[in-house]
Amino acid sequence: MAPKREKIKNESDPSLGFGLKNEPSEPINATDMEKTAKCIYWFRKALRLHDNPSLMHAIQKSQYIYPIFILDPWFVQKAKVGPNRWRFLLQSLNDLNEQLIRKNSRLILIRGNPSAVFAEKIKEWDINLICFETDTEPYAKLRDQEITKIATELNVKVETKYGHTLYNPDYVYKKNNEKIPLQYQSFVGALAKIGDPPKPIDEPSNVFNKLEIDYDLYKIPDLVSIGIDPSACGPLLFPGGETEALRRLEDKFKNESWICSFEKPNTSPNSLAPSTTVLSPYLKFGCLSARKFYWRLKQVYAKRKHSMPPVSLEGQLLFREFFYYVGAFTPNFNKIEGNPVCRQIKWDDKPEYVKAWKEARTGFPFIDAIMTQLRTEGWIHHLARHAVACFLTRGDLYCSWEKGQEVFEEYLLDQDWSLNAANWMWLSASAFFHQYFRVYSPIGFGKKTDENGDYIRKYIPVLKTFPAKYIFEPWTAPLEVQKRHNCVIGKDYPRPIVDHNVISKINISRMKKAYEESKLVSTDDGDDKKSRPTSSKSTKNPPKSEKTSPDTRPPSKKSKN
DNA sequence: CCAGAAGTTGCTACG
DNA sequence: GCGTAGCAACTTCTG
Repeated sequence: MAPKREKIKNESDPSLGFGLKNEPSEPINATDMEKTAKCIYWFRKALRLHDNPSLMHAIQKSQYIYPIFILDPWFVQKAKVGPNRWRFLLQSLNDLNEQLIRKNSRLILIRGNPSAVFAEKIKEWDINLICFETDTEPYAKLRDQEITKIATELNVKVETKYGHTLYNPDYVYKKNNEKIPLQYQSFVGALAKIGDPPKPIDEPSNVFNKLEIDYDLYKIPDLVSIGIDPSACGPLLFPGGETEALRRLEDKFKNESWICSFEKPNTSPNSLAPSTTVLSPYLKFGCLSARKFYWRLKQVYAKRKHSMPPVSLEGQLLFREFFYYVGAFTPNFNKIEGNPVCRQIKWDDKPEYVKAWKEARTGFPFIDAIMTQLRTEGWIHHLARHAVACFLTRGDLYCSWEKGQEVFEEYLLDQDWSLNAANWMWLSASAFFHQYFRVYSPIGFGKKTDENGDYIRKYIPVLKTFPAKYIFEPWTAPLEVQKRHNCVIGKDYPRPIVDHNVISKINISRMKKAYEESKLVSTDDGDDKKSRPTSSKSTKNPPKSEKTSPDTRPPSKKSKN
């Protein structure tokens, strides 16, 4: 059963192809490819068969393919991954295994440190080729360098393809004269000059040659065996896996007028059912190819009038692209210190604030409802992320965005290194966005799309019967109303942690000061003009105004809406 | 180099 | 109910 040759379809513009400049760049040409290799194909992201260039490459070069996924015990113990995302990952792996079984293959799940795994398996399986998809995240780059070194020492080739984003970031970097725009529009403009991203390729049509291995040794674990209590998971709203990803994609595309009229700012952060696609977790793990989504959109756009970036669905994919791009070329992108695009702001260190925010005890029902949905379900609307991120940082609590980033990292199904960091910098007005005086109201913002507070009722049951008039600011309800609805503020539900109307004004002036100070540092710096908002040195000279501790006491009853 | 425009989606008061 | 001005005024990018 010799596998049939694969041919890459739709590779219209070779210059846009999947090849990287540091690897064999000849276009894939199946006719003169000798399929002699014994290859480990290493799944990390891209947990899919469709539009998987690096997997396709492996297939074209190899006689035998060992499709592996490595579960690093260190990662299992140390990583900030909540139960819901573990469940999503394991489901995705199980689905991937099902897809491979269709191809006469199976997923080989190995528990161990990647270096040790490769050192062992290269010899055990007599491997002479390793293929995987490139990854732009710093920890992944280091890991992959190490594996490449080990492989090279053992005379094993390593061949990779990009595949996680629409465009190859290295290619865009070169075409854009190594410039890294910090505004969405200029990035989109740069892409427009480059042209369309590659079209997706089909899943492999052949079946894999049978391996002589004992699959019982390489089973996908369940939650319990990696130390996760399944009862800690929330309701299963978004099952993991490629099958579900493609089903969900097509389900959304059934309503073409919805697809074409999509405008992100007009979707609701607090509807009871998601008002957006919720394809983000599938994009994050690569269960869904971004190019597949993109070209599916283009197909529908071609037929009718449609919304445009930045608000359209295409615009959302381009934001993902933008943040991946900046993240790939910016040192310390997920940190304040040493991050050249991040404004150096001295946030307050108030662990009790961060804790209250994380545990949905801020006393603002809209904020607490969002944080509850986040913790229990693993997904919240983008604008809901705006509201709680602004609240934690520049709007109300003036805590570091790094703390919020950690919490999102733990809870979000779609937690994505570049996107999480970029969005936190955006919302805290540390990068990309600078109009710090535009502050979301933790009371008013949610009212616009949920007048009755049904979202709050769902996620904060203690307020279930509270009158709509008071539900966004229950501390303003007369005591007898609170009693009648069995929710006395300060007893059954917390008092608000700050007086938003007071603190938000104080924080705007603190932000103004922080901006002025970071401006000073960068002009000091002489020729360091490239790294705009300051260097990390600014931590050295804390301004004396630093500890002006603003009044953060809870408001009295007269706070208005 | 400089001026002006634009920037994914704020809030409140007011007509 | 909706559009708009005022709020105080930021940075990046373009021409």
